[in-house]
Amino acid sequence: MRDDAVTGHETAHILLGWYDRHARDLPWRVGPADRARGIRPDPYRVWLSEVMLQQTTVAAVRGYYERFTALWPTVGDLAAADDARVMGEWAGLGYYARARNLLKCARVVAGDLGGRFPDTAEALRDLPGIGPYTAAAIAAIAFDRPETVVDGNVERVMARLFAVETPLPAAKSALRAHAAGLTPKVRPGDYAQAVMDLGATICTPKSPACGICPLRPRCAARATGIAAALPRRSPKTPKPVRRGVVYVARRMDGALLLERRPDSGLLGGMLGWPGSDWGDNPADAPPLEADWRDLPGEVRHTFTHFHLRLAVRAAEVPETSTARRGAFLSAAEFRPSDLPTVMRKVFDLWRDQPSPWGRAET
DNA sequence: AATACGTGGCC
DNA sequence: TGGCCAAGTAT
Repeated sequence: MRDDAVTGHETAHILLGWYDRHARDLPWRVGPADRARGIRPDPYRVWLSEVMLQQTTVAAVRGYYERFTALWPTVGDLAAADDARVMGEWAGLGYYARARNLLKCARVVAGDLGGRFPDTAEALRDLPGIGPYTAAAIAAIAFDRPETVVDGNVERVMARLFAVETPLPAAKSALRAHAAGLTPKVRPGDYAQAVMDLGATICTPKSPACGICPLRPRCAARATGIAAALPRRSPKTPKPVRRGVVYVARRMDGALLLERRPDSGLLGGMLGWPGSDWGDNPADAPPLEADWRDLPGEVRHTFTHFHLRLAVRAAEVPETSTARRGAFLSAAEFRPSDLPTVMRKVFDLWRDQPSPWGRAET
C-alpha cells in the first residue's frame, strides 16, 4: 500500500514536470506558469470547453470555442441567448444534446445560482450535461479539487502503464482505480490536463511515441512490448444501412422549406429538410404537393450507429405555397451553416444542381 | 448494462 | 474506401 502511494506520487510528479515543459497552448487553458502566479481559469470557460471536448477533438473544438466566447462572454449572456441561435452556432460539432443541455445548464446557473458554477464535483454533477468526467474536470481545473478525471486518454494511459489486458468497457472500474491511485493532492487541474495531454500527444491510440514518453521507465506495457495493443476493446456491433428521402422546396422568392426537428432523438432541436423516416424502405412523404424531381446522386452519411443514404427530391413552388410541415425561411433568415452536417450535405448536393430557373445564380 | 447519440481525421 | 477513434452523457 505504502509503496503504491509513493510510486503514484512520483508518477504524478513526473507528469507535472513534463507538463510544465510541454503544456500545449490552448485557448481555454491557463498554463502552468500563469497558474503558479495565482491566475485562475474562468469556470464558465472551463465548463464550455469541457462540454465541447466531450468525444470531440481539440482541432474541431477550437473555432467553436472562439465563436461561442465572442458571442456569449459570460454564462449570463449564454443563458439569455435564443435557442435557435445557439443550436445554429453548434451546428457541425455533433452530439446536439450537448447544446440543448448547455442552454439548460446555463439557465440554471444564471437563474438559480447567481451566475456562479458550483465548486464541487458532486454539485456540478447535478447540472444538465455534466457527467462524472466533466464534473471532475471542472472541479479540478477551475476549483483546485483533487478529483480523479477519467476520460478516454486516461483510460488508455492507465491500461498501458499497468498493462491491463481486460477489454473495455469491462476494464473501466479497474482503470479508474489505477487513475485514482495516481491523482495528487497538489495541482490537480494541471495534473488532469497533463495526463490528457500525454494521451493526446504521446500515448496515442495507434502508434504511441514511447521513445519520448516521460513515463517509459515505469510503463508495464512498454516493458513487454504490448503498448500499442492496449487498451483492448470488445468487438463492436456492425452498423446497419438505413435509407430515407428528403425534400428541398424552393419558393419563387428564394425561400426554402425547413423544419425544426423534435427536441429529443437524432439531431434533436436542429434545423433540417423535411422528409421520410429513416429505415429499410422509407415511404414517400412530401411536405407539400409539387412537381418533385429526383436529384441525381445521393447523400451518404455515417452516424455513430448506422450508415444513412438519402435520396434528395427538389421542387420549385409558387410564392403562395403553404406546407404541411416546416416553414419557409427567406435567404436572409437561412444560414447553411446552421444545418447539421448531414443536412448541409443535402443542401450542397441541391445547390450544385444545374437548374432551368437559374438557381445557381441566387 | 447496453444503447442512442455526430462528426472529421487518420491510415 | 471504410473502420477506428476522440477531453462522455442520458436513459
